[in-house]
Amino acid sequence: MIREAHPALAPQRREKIRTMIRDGGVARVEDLRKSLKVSVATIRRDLEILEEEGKVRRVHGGAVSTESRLEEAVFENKTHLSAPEKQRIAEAAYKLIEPDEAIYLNGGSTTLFLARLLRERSDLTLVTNSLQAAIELADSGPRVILTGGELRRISQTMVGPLTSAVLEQVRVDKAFMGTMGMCLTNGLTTTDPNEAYSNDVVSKQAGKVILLADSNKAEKVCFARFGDWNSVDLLISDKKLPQNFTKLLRKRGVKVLLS
Amino acid sequence: MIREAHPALAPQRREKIRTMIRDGGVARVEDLRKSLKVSVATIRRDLEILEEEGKVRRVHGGAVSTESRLEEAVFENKTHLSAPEKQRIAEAAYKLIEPDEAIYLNGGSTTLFLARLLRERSDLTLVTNSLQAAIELADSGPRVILTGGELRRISQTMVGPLTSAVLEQVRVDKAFMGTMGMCLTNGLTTTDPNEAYSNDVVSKQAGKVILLADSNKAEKVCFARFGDWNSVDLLISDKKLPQNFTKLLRKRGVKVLLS
DNA sequence: TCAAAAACGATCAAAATCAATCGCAAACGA
DNA sequence: TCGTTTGCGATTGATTTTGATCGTTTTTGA
Repeated sequence: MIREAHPALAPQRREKIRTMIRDGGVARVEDLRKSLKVSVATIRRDLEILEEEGKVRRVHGGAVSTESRLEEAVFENKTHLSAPEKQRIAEAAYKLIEPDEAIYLNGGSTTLFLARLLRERSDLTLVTNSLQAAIELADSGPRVILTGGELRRISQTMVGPLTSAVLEQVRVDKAFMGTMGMCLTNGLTTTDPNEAYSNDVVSKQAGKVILLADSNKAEKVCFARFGDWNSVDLLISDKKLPQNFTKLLRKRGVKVLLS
Repeated sequence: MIREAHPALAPQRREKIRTMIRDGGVARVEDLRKSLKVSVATIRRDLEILEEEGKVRRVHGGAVSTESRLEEAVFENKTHLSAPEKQRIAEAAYKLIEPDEAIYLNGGSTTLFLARLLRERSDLTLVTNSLQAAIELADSGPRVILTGGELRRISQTMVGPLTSAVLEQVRVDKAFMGTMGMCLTNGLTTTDPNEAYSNDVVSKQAGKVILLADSNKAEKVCFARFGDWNSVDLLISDKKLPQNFTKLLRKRGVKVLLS
């Protein structure tokens, strides 16, 4: 076996793979093999590692960047996942909205269901960082105020420090927040720190924080933490939520509504 | 069976199908097969997947878009008015954009044409108050930063005092501004004071202000005034612009480019 | 209404890709 | 120096993707 004179160290190689995939949005195993001059087995092993680290997503024939559009938006993908539960959760949330209120919706598929229910409610004021929700209500419905900020493609939301510039100037009666993970010990988490930051700011500006999360989210933990259970006034979930989870939450002073 | 030397990865191919269908509104299986150089079976399988994901709707012979309905409906009327002129103006504007720049686009159909040209330019940073532009670039292209603010339904833009919260924290190299009316004596005007306010703020934050306006806008006056000719560095218009108008503008120090 | 043409879905085989396993060589620590 | 660990390449059988074929369904036009 003839090895390259100065083979790149494994981490270097993996870093190169990562940037190649990020820049191109996609790379095939064969191309990576040729440009890095190693065997396909090595490329595959590297991709496996990178995937575990969440830096790329493997597909048949290569890998795609987790930041590119090719990585199907988690969000769009999951819209259909347990859609009936999400619909019911949204309907339960809708009933809590009183006339002329100002409310906030963050990104996520559950809150999008709620947004759809607001089409006839021209009495409300809606603040949101969700591009999809804004599109949904672009023609009719509540007065819509967008938070602004950097567009995060995967979730189609506006996130980051710039959002707080707008958020600090408004106040909402109720904030309906979707989340990626909710865990009794680790609190509320989502995948992106910027997303978490925006959620955090809202939690502080809202009269009441109402968490919308189907039972799949229970005990899930993601990367970036936001808020905690103390800041949540009410959780709306579905009947599949583990009884124990409900019980412990109530003990901690969080109301729980199962739709 | 002879396979393509470097076939695109499946997600790439599906993404291409998706955008083709979104842009054209519809696509036939046969057309997709020809432009992607795969068999109809593959196209059908892809369409099946895309349909499950809710991105297209299959019909006999091909598929239609589920995503572009709003875009078309709201903007169709205005967009098609002197569309060729607007397209050329946008292309002329595009040529002025240099690598890695930060640019601003306000609402309006001309700027929307420009936004469409930016899909491949991931080097840029785009700041905009146009919901349509954001939708156009929601999947790929520049880094997108939305100004936030109240959504004005008629124009599908974010306007009002809240926009300045974000705008004051960013700075753009070039601001490409559409306008409703431009008049030598009354300056630049638009229909809504809030819209005008946002335009005003941007004009002050931008390195260069480049006005995009087809000749129909000449000597039109609307209700709300913003900026004035002194703040405009360049006007891009079409050849139907009255010669006198051009001449007087140049005399006042505004460069004029007729595409 | 009927028949031809087009499009479709199901099925199968070829090709590409993948995962698992082995052995080799260099690096490492005692 | 010797045994161990680590990273890599090669091989092989399994899996996935793709293209072709064929019978069925839908559309179209007389």
